[in-house]
Amino acid sequence: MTSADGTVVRRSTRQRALVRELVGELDSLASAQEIHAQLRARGETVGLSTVYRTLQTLSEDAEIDSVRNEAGEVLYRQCSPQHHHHLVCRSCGRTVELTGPAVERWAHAAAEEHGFTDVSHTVEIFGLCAECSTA
Amino acid sequence: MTSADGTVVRRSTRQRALVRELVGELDSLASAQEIHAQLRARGETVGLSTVYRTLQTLSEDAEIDSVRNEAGEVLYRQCSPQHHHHLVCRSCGRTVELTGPAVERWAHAAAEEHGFTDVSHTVEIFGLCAECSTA
DNA sequence: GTCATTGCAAACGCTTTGCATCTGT
DNA sequence: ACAGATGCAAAGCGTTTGCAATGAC
Repeated sequence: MTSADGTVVRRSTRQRALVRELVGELDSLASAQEIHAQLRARGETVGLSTVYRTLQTLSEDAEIDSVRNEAGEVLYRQCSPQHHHHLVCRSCGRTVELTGPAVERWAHAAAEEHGFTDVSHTVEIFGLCAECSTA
Repeated sequence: MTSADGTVVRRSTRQRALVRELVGELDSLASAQEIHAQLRARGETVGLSTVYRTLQTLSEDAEIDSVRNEAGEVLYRQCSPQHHHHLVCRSCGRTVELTGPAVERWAHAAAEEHGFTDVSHTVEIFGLCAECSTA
C-alpha cells in the first residue's frame, strides 16, 4: 500500500536490514546471488527470493544503484546520490564512480538534435583493473 | 576450425543467408526471437537455435552489432562498420547511430587514469523520438 | 487483526547445448 | 569424406512468482 503522501510503505524487518547493511559495506558491484551468498556465509538466514525482492525495492527507492553487466546479470551497489557512471572491473567487480558532465552534455545534445525527448542514458565502462591486469 | 590466416571458416547456408538478409532490412533493433518470428512469418523454415547461433557468429565477425536492452535481452542490428553508439526510441524502437569521438576519448582516458586495461564501454541513449513524443 | 514480508519450490523467459542428421566444401 | 551447420528437445541460468506461514504495525 501507499501512505498519505504517496510514498510506498516498507516495514523494517531483520532481512531488509541485513541486505541494506551488506550492500552498504560493498566496495564493488555484486549480484543478488553474491549478496545472498555473503549473508549466508556470515551465518545469516535469508531467503534468496527475499534478497531479490529487497534489492528491487531498495533500487526503486533509489537507495541503491543497479546496472546490468555484459552477461546480463543485474549488479547492485550503494552509490553517491548524484548522477554518475561506473568504471567496472570485469574480473573482480571493483568499481570506480565517474562523473562526466561532458558525457551528459553530449548525450542530451545528440538526442535533442534528432528530436528525441524524455532522454535518459546508460554509460558503463568495463575493463580489467590494475590488479587483475597483472594477475 | 580456422583457416591459415586465423579467420574462422563459415559455410554459406540458406539459413545464414536468410538471417543476414533480414537483419540487413531492419531499421531498428530486434531480438533473436523477433528475427526468428519474422522469418517464420515469411514462410521460411529456420530453427530458433540456428538464429541464435547465426546472430552470435555474425556478431563475432563484426557484421552486426549487439546491445542488451534494459530487460536483459540481446538486440541485434546491422550497423556501419565504424564504432558508434545508439539513440534508441523507448516506444517504437527506432534507432539513430551516433559517433562520438569525444565520448570514446573520455572513456579511455578515465579508464587509463585508474589503471584499467582491456577497456570496452557501453553508451546507449534512450528517449522518445519526435513522432512518439507527439503521439 | 491486518496486511506487508518471508521462504520455499515451482514457474518463467531468454539463451545455450547435446546429439543425431544434414550439407557445404 | 570431413567438419561445420542445423534442428529439435532438454538443460541452464538468473530472476520472478504463487502461496501458505510469519511477523511488523
